[in-house]
Formats: sequence, structure tokens, C-alpha cells
Amino acid sequence: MSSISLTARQERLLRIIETSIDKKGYVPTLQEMAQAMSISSLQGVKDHLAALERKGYIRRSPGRRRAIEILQRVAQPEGNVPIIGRVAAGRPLLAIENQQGNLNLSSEFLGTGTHFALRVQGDSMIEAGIQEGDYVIVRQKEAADPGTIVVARLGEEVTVKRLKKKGKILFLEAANPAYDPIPLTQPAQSASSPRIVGIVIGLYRDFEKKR
Amino acid sequence: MSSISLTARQERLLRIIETSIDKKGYVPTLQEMAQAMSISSLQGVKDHLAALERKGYIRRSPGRRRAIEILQRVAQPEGNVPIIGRVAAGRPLLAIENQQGNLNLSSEFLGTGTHFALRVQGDSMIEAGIQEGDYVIVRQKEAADPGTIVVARLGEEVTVKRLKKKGKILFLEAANPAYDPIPLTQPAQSASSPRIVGIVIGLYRDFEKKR
DNA sequence: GGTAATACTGTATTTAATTACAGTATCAGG
DNA sequence: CCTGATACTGTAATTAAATACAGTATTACC
Repeated sequence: MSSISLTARQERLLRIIETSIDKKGYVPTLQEMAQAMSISSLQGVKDHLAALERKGYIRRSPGRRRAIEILQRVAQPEGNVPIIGRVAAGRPLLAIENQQGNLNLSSEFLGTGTHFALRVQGDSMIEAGIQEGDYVIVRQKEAADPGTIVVARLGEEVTVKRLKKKGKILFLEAANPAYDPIPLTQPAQSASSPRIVGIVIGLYRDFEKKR
Repeated sequence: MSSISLTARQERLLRIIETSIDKKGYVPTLQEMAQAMSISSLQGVKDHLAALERKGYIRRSPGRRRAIEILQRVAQPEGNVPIIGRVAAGRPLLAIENQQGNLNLSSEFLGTGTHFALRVQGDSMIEAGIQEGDYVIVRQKEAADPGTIVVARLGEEVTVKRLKKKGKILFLEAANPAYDPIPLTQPAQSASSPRIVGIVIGLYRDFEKKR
């Protein structure tokens, strides 16, 4: 899913067009784009549009007004949650590896922050009503309150667990008693020690294609 | 959420504009609208647009090209599922009473047909992993296969049940054994007899605002 | 039964918005 | 160090597309 990279200015223009479409429902004019980019000449905007078209991000119909079709977005549309297959062990931020699809929720369910969806494997959370094959909606966060269901990274593995506090120590506990609780050192001592990736804010279950 | 009704032609034009925005990303021109409506004069289209603006469905910026903003849609956008509070007892079709919000899922999860979301009340399906407060995504359908989780109307009430077949008789069975199964006469004899409204194809749970 | 709203045809006019042309300056890559 | 891509300024020309004007026929409603 990699694509030709854009310059800072080209990306900014694409974002301006995307925002206008999302907010107002129609494509801005060259004049409006120039104003939003703080460019006094229309030729500057035209150059950027030509670059965006050449790189395959947009399609224009020459001569026609406001006829710009977006082929590839740079910004996630509001409420769009990428379904990811594997969470890579990137240090400060989370590197999203293979995107498998999208789940689009109304933004009132999401709130602020970066979100992603993860397919649940195994039955460790069955007692909390989370089944194998369910998609959990995760908000990226490094800290969470005790009692919350979190997504944590243990080495290279990513698991869904409930955060519990016993005395002064935080534990990652499976809802299924067959699994042992994992103590959490906070802040994380080393790169390999257990670390909270985000909190589970939603769940989606597909009754039809339980692949 | 009731609004001023549109004439057949006005509604058709609004749908044409909506489709162009959804498929191409920009508003069609008066010429394109005239062609799509099979009207030879632009004045005909202008009249319809004036009516749509007067009725509050669109907003135009006079003089500016393709500057039509849709304020109220007639067609549901692709993948949009309305969350409804109460299902009214409309005879052939389902009258959606009070819409409380929207849930936007990728269309690959939805498939074809009309869908709506319903908040689950009570614990009758707890053993099937459906909890109180969950939103079930329902595809409108009058028939279902045994084993499927369905939404059925019993008089004025709407419930989530599993469809079971014992011999030749279909039953609506709660996953919670505390509830008794309800026999289903098919096709429904009277207007008040139990009736399948749709099948549950998905589930959404909000962990944050469990109001 | 008059009057307003709907639903158009057809032509002429105007302008919003794109295109075209002529330059300038900077930066990265071979 | 040259060449192509990026990133602009500024003005003039062109045209896609909206307006504007003058009608007609039909249906809806106090």
C-alpha cells in the first residue's frame, strides 16, 4: 500500500482539498486553494495540482471547473479506523504494518486521538464478553486506569487484557482464569518489557463472515 | 427529525447530486443534472434547485460554480446505519421512528439490503455474547435460517432472539434459559402475531459511554 | 375559479474560474 | 555544474457554467 511520496507543500494542498470535500461537500477553486496556501499566483497552485496528478493522488478534467477527483487520500477521513493485522514494535509511536481494511464509525463514538482496530485471537477475554474473531477498537495511549480493558505489547506479541491494581503494582489480567496475570513495570524499563499500547473503547463483531 | 417533503422530481435531482458527490467527489454542473434528469433546458434544473434550497435540503452560493452544499440527504450514504430507538409496527415496510444517531460501517461488512442498528435491552442474549447496551446491526429480512440470531416483533415489542427449529415448527429462543421459547407461525397469521424483522449481522459495543 | 407552486422549453448574457504565457529563485541528483 | 523538479509572482486570455429573461402547460389548493 506504499505510494509515491509528496513534498510538504503538495501534501498540504491535498489536505486542503480533502478538508473542503469533507466539510463543505465540494472541491475548492484555485483561488481558494491559493488563499489557503498563502500563494498569490494561481500558477503556483496549478504546479502543485500537476504534481499531485502526476503522482496519482488526484484526477483532473482539463477545462472543467472544480472537477478534481481524489484517488488517494493522505489524511484519514473522520471516523475512519484502520484494521491492522500486526502491531510492530516501533519505539515511541506505533508503526502500523499491514492494513487489512477499514471500519468507519461515527466520530461521536471515537472521541479524540488516534484509533485502530485489531482482530482478537484466542479466548483470553471470553469472560468479559470479547470473543475470538471480534474486532476491538483501540485508542492509542500509554497509560490507563485500573479496570480498563487494554491492548498491551509483550515482546513481539500484542494481547487484550484487563488492567488491575493490587496494592501498588499494576497487573495485566486475562478475563479467563486459565491465564496468569502479568506484572507491569511503569514506566517501562526496557524496550522489551510489557507496555500498554492503547485502551479498548469499542468492539465490533461480524456474525456473517466469521472467517 | 421530520422534514418538508419533496416531489418525485426534486427527490430524484437530490439523489443525482448525492450520487455524484459520493462516487466522484464533486458536485455535478447544471448541464450534467439536466442530462441526468432528461431536461433540455437549464431553467428546469434551476427551478428544482431553488425548491430544494427553499425546503432546506441544499445551500447554494449564487454565481459560484458547483457550490452546492447538501444539508439533508434523502438517500443513506453507503455504509451508514441509523441507530433507531423504537421500531414501529408498519405493515410491509419498517417505519423508523426516532433516529438517535448513526453508525458508519464499511460496506464490505454490510452487504446488500437495508440495515439499522438497535440498542439491546435486557440480558436475554447474554449467553450468546450479546450484552445489555450493545448495538446490534440488523439487516431487514422477513425470513431467516434456523440458528441465526434475529430481531423479532412481538406485538409492540422488539426483541433479539435465536431462531431454532424443532421438528417442523420454528421457535424464537432466548440464549438465557430463564426465558421460554416462543413458537413462530410462518407466514404470520395476523398483524399482531410474532414476526421476524431482520437478522443480526453485526454487533457494536461501546466501552466508554455505557449510558 | 383564481392563484400559487411545479415542471418544464429555448435563447441570450454574464462571470467565476481555469488556462496560458512569461518570468524568477532554490534545491537535489547524476 | 548542468538539468530537471519544486515553488513560486504577475498579467492576460479564454471558456465552462451559472444567470437572466420570456414564455407554456399542468397540477394543487383555498
